[in-house]
Amino acid sequence: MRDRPNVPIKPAVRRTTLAVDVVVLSPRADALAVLLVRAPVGAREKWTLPWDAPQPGEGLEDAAARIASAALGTAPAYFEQVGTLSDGRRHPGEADVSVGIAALSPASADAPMEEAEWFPLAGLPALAPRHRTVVDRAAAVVRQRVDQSPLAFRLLPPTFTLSDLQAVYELLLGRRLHKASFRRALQASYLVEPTDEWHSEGRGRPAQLFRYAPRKRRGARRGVRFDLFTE
Amino acid sequence: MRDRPNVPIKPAVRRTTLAVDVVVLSPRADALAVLLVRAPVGAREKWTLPWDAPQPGEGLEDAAARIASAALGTAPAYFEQVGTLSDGRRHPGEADVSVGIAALSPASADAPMEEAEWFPLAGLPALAPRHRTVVDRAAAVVRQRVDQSPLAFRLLPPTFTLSDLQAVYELLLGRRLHKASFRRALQASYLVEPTDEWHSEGRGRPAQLFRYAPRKRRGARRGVRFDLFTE
DNA sequence: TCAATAGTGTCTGTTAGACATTATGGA
DNA sequence: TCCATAATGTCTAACAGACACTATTGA
Repeated sequence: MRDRPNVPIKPAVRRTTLAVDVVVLSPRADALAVLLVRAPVGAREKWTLPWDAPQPGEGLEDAAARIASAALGTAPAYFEQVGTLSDGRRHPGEADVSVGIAALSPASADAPMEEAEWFPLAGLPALAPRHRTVVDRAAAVVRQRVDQSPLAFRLLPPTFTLSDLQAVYELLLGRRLHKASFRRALQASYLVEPTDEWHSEGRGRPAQLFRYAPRKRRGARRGVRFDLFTE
Repeated sequence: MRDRPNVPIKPAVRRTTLAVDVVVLSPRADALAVLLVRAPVGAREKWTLPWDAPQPGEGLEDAAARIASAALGTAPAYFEQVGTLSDGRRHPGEADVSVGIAALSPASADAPMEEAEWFPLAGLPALAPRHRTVVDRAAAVVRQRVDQSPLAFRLLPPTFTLSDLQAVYELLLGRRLHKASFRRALQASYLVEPTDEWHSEGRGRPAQLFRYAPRKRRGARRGVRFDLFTE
């Protein structure tokens, strides 16, 4: 241990305004979609992310669940922070710090409330700059985590076909996957188990339904993956 | 587009107090270490994470740089948010929302200021519960990102031996790596380039020094890696 | 029967990990 | 010389991706 100072650090807290911005993501019409709500921005109404300030005593994830539920009609299955922004208040009544939270909602979830609507990620209307940033970060975080965390299962109903699962992975990763390799890797992962049910969707052979049921498994491969670096 | 509601959502902002907690990480004595400072906690002095409220107009990362510099004497090379906590104010003068930020400082950085000290992650003194959480999250985030982002190079001086680099990876991953495989993967990644210098450290053959110099490279492998799931 | 989708077996090129070997310094 | 560390070559088992094939439904 070293000498103690005689000028201890004693920071002072400062008042600020806080908002929680929620990016509810769900696969809709073969694209990853974001839930937006109609809300007044200045004098007019525009589409914006659902947001609100946390209530006293309410945690950030609790606030996100409440905010998402108000737009979706039901609570999403999964929440994850995607970053806190402090770009300063631009207009009176706006917050100067906002916590961005991504939420995942299965494709089977009910239609949104009347004042809300799904928009594909690639075709969003104009958003406030901060909301645009939060959406981009949410998409990036979800895409980055998809093969390190079982996120994909939060975008599917409790039972699903392996083709459904692969389609979600392809949505999140933004590229096609090889069917046989995908199933081999999935088999080795012990993440799903088959059910007794089959799903028939018009033409073609019916597909067996699976459920998410992670189990113990042998040690994963160990190598360092430099090749995932993006920069 | 659907019917517009006649009860638009208009959330109200609310005043809150904000803190930035900084976890400066650096490899020290063959372990990943955290920088702590002496600061008053209630009536006594304890070791705590460096923290402060952001100043008016100051961004969160700017605040983290200022806070870390005050304890370290120099600014860390890299910052990354690890989560925002809102577990409620427990004592007067404490913040009720805190943004946790991890900072990486190379092993070669100068000794910390007098009121600060490095502690190995495994041997930290008792911290406030919120600070303990932030430290754990910082360690988890850094360990998770190490093979998706060139974090390891932020923990090394500008030039380093491949054994140094491997040691940092082993610290972050918490396991030993195979030397030949490590170098093969590194070679294929085009992340480093050799310099003309060699480093001799007592016994043994001198090692060539390398520097971080990422370049273009062929497409990365494409498979889905279910086996990295932790849950 | 054809079309469409589900699901599987086999081959091959690539690579992680193991092992062995050489290289080069200090004691 | 011995020891310690650096650096590299070779072998093998495992695996990703490609391809081909069978299976099962509706039209």
